[in-house]
Amino acid sequence: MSNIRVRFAPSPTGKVHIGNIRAAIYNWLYARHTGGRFLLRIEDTDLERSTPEAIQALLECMQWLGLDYDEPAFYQTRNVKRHLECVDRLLADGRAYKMEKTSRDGKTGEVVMFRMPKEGTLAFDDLVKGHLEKKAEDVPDFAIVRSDGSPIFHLANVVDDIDQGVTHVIRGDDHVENTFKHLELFKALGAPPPRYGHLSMIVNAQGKPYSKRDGAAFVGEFRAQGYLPEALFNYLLLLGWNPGDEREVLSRDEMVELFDIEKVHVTAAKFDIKKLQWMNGEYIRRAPREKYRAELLARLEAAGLVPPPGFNLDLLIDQLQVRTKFWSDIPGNCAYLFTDDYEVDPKAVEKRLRKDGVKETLLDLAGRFERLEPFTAAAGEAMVKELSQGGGMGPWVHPIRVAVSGRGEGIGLFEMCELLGRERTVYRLRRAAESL
RNA sequence: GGUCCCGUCGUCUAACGGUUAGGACACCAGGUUUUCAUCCUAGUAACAGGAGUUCGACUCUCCUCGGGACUGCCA
Repeated sequence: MSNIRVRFAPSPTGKVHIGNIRAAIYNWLYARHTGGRFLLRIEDTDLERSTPEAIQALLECMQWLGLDYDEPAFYQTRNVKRHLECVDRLLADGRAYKMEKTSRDGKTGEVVMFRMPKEGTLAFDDLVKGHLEKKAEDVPDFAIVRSDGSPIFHLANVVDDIDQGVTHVIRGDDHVENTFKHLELFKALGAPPPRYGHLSMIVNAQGKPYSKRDGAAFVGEFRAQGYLPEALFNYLLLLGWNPGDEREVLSRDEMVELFDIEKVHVTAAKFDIKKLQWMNGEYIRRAPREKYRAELLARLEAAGLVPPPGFNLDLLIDQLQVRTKFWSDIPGNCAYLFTDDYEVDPKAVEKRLRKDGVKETLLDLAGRFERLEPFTAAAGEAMVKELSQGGGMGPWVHPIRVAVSGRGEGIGLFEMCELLGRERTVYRLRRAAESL
């Protein structure tokens, strides 16, 4: 147990951006690695966007990724009184002053400004970027209270960090420059400053900040598309950090054990959806059978598909798990097993069925399947092997596949027939033959 | 414009100042397979450029070029 305290301080705007959640992941990992505490602060001062629904969405997002926090959530709006008390103190100490000012949108009023040093250097050692310094003259005074009396981000953020006892601030790169201001605020308020670590941004193929225009940018979208939280977590972690050896797929325990904020990269990382997809597949393939089974059943049920009594679920799992890229692919990839109302790929029909002799082949096969004993994958394969006489099973296998499943690819053909059952297999072979 | 930060395969990255510059994704070729996947094997592909320091530079220094962040009564 250490006395390290880190925090994730999002503004609940309804959707959680991947760049933002990566900051949460790094904070969480840092806390877990050091035996410190991971805190949540909801910066809900934007009253228009900070709805209860938005906060709920944020919490669900964190729960989905397994980002548990150690103290009740801290709401920024509940600390406004403290913010303003601190302003009074700064005013009394001469570190702040009131001033008439015109804002960008043309409003004029009296704001409270914080007084920055006018000479010397401002410096700090960033946990990821190293030593940073600036001439004091390059950092001007800045507003801390609006003309309507409400506290501004810089002030609220610092006061809340003091009140929450935050020792390490791990946040986005866009706050680097603010840090020189924040450090002065800590000093002026007589509080020990935290250490800071700034994370580079996640960028798109053009090197610009990754946004919704570049594809899925919010955690909820990845969830909806069937990504596993573990895969997204793992991928985001690797975007700017590595364990120091060649491992890439890491368990949560390994991540906690190996994570080191000082080894996080300074450079911006491009988001590579292909690698995330690969990683998602890895996680699905490595998933325990029971987990896969549960997800399979849930997905089928949600799609209105029900395995009949006696259905060999284990055989299906054997066949399907290794072919599943996304949870959401499951229903589409096996609907034909449970309903006669499934999608048919016209290209596959054209390629495999609309050929001379296929109709006769299918009718012949229907008869053979009708008599096949036992009706198993192994027996079916033996039967077709005999028909092909060592010349390749293609001419039989391809038409059967399209006839019984409506598609050109999928799980092993004979397993497919076994799962379908004799009745359905024979029926579909005949139905396909008649349609030709 | 100003201040600050950054620069290894297409992408994420590894490399005590001494390596044939390694791995992963993607791509490509082959093998396995009835298809699609999986799996196995092989391959293409990078130190932004230029000076300097050094016996020796991806690694240290400087310059150039390129990219980014910030420059609000947003956060």
